[in-house]
Amino acid sequence: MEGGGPVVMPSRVVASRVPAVPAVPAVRKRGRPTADERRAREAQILAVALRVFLASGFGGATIDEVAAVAKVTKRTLYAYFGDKDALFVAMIKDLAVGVSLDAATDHGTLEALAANIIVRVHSEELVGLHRLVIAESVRFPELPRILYTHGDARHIARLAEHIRAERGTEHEALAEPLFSLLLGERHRRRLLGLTPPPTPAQAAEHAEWALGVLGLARRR
Amino acid sequence: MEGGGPVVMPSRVVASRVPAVPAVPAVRKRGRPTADERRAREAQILAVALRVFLASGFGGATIDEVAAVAKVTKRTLYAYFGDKDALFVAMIKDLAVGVSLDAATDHGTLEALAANIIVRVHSEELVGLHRLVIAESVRFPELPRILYTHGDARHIARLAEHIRAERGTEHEALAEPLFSLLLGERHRRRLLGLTPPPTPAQAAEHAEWALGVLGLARRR
DNA sequence: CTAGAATGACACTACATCGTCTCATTATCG
DNA sequence: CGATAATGAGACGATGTAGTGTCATTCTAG
Repeated sequence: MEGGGPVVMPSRVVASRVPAVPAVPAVRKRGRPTADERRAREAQILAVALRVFLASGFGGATIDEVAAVAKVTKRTLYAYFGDKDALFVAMIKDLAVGVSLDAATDHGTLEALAANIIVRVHSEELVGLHRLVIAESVRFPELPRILYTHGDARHIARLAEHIRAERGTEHEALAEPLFSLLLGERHRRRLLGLTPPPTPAQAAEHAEWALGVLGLARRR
Repeated sequence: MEGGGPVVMPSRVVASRVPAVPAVPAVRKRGRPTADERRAREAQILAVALRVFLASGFGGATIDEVAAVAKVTKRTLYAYFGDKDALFVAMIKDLAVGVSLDAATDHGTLEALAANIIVRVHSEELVGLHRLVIAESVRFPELPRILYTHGDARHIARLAEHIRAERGTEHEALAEPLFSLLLGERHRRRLLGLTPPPTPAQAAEHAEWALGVLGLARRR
């Protein structure tokens, strides 16, 4: 547990929903920008790139579209990120870090954590990210590890912490199978686009069930 | 070597990253083929397409490479399958059916079946197929359902049959969570290319463990 | 206030690749 | 034994897109 993690600039506005990016000031002015403007523009490009890549995949997405939606010219985009590959990698890394930060903000019982994890891993954002990384794992072999380290691994670690604190050290090893049970077939179907994400109520119910199956139900 | 005639540099050397093309009878003869030859050629194209698509993904794979490796001309390939999309869909469907047939040939105890399933779902072929379908699920929305129906769904159904026959009807509902536990985090990591497939011994051991966790160990 | 950094606008090059077309050739089928 | 279907060979057109060059313009930095 790297307790004091690196200070990450919260420049990225977590695009909770994909539909639109109206939160962008659409400032298309010329001339040399201030340092703040530059950071904002970079974050904006990354957010738009996420949307476009999620919608069309790496191959289907075009730089022109990213530039157009982000309200910058290709010239600027290339000045910031070099090329399409670098933009893609930067976008994935940025998002993975954001996911990691999100995951670090939970508190509560093991039951609540479990339900929370179920909801999170089924979210449009994480599922889409997973699909993208799987699809391009041949071209970008470093991305799967980044995603896993910041995603599943953190979830499992947090489950382990709670199990140890609330159920005893001897059950800590159940964190990983618990995670598998929490996701279950539903998540596999979700990755394939066959099932919608569960409601919070469904997630809570499933979490209770999974904890019961593994002998981790409250009060023992 | 190329002393006399005009040295024509091949505009692009087909980068066959495709591993070991199966002994393809390089019989590249002209003329009208017999019905058997036609069927064989079609199967050959599908087999080659699988390897090429697995190696490069849908976007990365080129028709030229498929045609070259399959030892047919693009002309023939298009005559058989119409276009790249149709070839891709035909290839996936063909493979899914094959997978389904494989899954129908198991017999033995629940323990053996479980271990067998673990090995199978971690195989290069199925993992690659999964990646392809996930990657192109936006472009080809019908493929995920085909894959799931012929893959996971059959595995779960077979587990349910064995549970009912060997453990009693009351435990049949555990087939799905059992499947999730059998795959576990290892399969998620495998999909991301982070872990090699398990050995048969590891699979058997993990199967025993999973059955035990769910109270499905032999002789309850 | 000045220098020059950064950008918009956008034409333009380079290149890959899908899918078609032409022609000669071969073998099957009626 | 023709008529013709099917193929090999490979050029070719059409299309899309990554990435660059150029020039004027705007505005920060110092």
